[in-house]
Amino acid sequence: MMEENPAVQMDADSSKEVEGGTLGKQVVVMMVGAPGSGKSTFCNDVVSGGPHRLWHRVCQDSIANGKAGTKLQCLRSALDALKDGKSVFIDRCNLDREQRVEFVKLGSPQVDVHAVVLDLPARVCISRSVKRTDHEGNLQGGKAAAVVNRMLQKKEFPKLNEGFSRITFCQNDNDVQSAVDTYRALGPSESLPSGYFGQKGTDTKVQVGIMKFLKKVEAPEGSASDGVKCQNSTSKEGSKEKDTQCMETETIQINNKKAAEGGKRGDSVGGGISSNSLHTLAFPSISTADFQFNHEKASDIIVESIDEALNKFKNIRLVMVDLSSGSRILSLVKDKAVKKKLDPLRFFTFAGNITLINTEGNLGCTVIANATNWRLKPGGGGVNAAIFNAGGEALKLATKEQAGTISPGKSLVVSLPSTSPLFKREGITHVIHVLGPNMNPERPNYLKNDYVKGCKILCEAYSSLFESFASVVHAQRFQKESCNSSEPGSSYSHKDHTQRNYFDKLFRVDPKNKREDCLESLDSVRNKKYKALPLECGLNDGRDMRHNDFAGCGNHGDESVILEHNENMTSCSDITNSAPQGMIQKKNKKISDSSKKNWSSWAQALHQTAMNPEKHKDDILHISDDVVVLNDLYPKAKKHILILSRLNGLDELRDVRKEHLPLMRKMHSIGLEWAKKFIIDDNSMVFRLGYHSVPSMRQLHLHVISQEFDSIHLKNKKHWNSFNTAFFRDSVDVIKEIDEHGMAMVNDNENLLSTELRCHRCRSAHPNIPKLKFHIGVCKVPFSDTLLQNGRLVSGHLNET
DNA sequence: GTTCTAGAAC
DNA sequence: GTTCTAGAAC
Repeated sequence: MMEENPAVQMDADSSKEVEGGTLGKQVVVMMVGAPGSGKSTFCNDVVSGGPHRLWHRVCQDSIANGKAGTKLQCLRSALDALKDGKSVFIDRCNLDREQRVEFVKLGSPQVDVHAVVLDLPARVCISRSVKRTDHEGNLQGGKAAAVVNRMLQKKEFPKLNEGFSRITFCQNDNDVQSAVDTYRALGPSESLPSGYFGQKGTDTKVQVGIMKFLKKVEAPEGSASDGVKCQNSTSKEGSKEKDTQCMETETIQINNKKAAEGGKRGDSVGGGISSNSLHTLAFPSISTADFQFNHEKASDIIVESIDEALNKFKNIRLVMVDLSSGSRILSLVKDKAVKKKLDPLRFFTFAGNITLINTEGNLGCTVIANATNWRLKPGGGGVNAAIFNAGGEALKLATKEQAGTISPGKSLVVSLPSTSPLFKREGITHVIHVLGPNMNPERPNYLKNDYVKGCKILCEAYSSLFESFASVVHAQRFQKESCNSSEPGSSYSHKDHTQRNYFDKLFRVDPKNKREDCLESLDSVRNKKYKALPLECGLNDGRDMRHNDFAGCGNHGDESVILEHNENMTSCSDITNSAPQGMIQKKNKKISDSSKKNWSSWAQALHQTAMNPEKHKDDILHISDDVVVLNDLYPKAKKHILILSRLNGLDELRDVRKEHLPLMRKMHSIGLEWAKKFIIDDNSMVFRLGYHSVPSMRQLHLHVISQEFDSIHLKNKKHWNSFNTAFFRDSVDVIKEIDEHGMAMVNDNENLLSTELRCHRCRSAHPNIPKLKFHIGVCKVPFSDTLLQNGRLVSGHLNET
């Protein structure tokens, strides 16, 4: 006979209030948390919250007639309660796997085992423990701090592969309240969806940000894959233990399958997942509809590609969507995924409308893929028409801005404007267009039944799609971390979150400005701090003319200096008539500046080289009468050379006038030749040619720099921003401006060099240089259209005219 | 431009 | 305690 304890009594009271009805699946909820984290309060709050379900709280601290008992007593008590049809809270610390393992075994086909992790800051737990005077376990007063600290050092977060079907992480009071509400509302015939919910903190002492990048600390997603590992077990653990784990994993997968199926019915599958752990991509089958690709072959490729992607990117979940549940390709993929033992937590199929993926499917998805046509145009029926239609004019325009066409096997990420109905209704932030191989003779690029080529292209298409998705996720996670890290206790909804990412991207908010700024309007952000930043939103390359500075007039002190310098130029007022607004502003601002810069001794090195190249022959790649070509002493990329003018007195961009146009063109053409040479050696290289608005070294020099920015010399914000903000003036633009206005704009606002670090491809913001460098090493998002236009970028695949 | 380093941030 | 930034010195 089990011991009487207050918890049981409490159940008896609450059970009286339970209304009749068939009992559904029971649940064992294992509380995980340090003393003082609020486990007992949590249980009591749920139990006292309503008549929805019969609960029994097992509290080890009071199980023996109000005193602390043993684990065995707790197990017995829990078993008895389950036999009585009750659900059970295991109210003990359960901080490591060993403490939990016996309780997990309480699970069965009729009993789900959940964990609720109260991962509150240690200081909060200690403070509560120290203050309380009535703790059941007598852990209070001064000794509490030492105990809590010791326990937290050993803590080990629960994972699904321990046998839990659902794990909820709570990091603050809001999370706790939300979890309490969830369990309070859980009716006797209802089940909660499986998976990880809420955000897991770190259970190590390492810096989370860095470790996430190094993939050494995986958030829950890592644990999800543990289940797969278990099936192919190479575990060093004993065989008995191994068997148990595998069996339990299987149970979880069954549970999750049910959860996934539940999604089709509109249950909240993945609602929690979307909030923080797994990022979901919904995608249609590519090429199997209008492009008539063989379904058998396609399904093999799809399953292979998914397997590869899930192994490569640990934090993603993929959902293949087709309108009809009778879809042949969906069935084929579903069967093959099972055979391939793809983790059902991370891949499943969904029969429904991809444009209603969240409102109908409730999949918590922020990115969808579109099987598009080569013109990236709406129409053609099928999923392409449906997605373009649902995305509205905003999607069409955003796509058009990115590219005019797309090649088979490639994908294109489009950031969805907030005006798009897909964004507003579904919370979709990105659409990834993909073009697959075409086997339909009536459509362009018909492959004439060449399945060798077709399969290759289809593989490439899926691979490109999943890579692009991973890049988007990566960018979003950084933005999320930026916002989260500024206010650890904060929590916000999925919708807030996606909007925040979007706004952050849109408004280029400095991570330093913290959360509240993330949602400020464009005007207020701009007026407050970034008055001088370029206005262009989204994929900004800092080219917006409205805030650029046309510094030529003021730089030399007054107008007479300019007139003396450039006889072709009539006057500054003439320039202002045709120059953009920003140019005029700068002219006025700079008019009182000192006339000539004093260059430090170290800043004279290039000047010396230009004047006496023969003395520096070892460092020089090429010498002519006009220019010297040399490697940058501290290259900021794999290839970084300087085309140095030899004209004495021409120190920097703001000195350049119309008379220098032939020289500027020559420098550009020599730079281009060198870039092409490098590209012949390495076809993957992309180059950009341009000038620093305000160079550190005297003597006009053109940078020719490869765009992977892989260099140990790229060390700080100034280095990055000098090549990746409007501070960097593309040679093609400079030449055009000189041709049209007689001088080139310089963007010498010092904010440009200290502005937030953003990826030059996807525009994601990064908190520091190491993180940015990691990101740019993996980001595969195509360069923005602005960069791709007018030959600003030079590569083996582009025209550099 | 880089190096060095104090101190902020994590 | 370690990582990272930013300012001073050169």
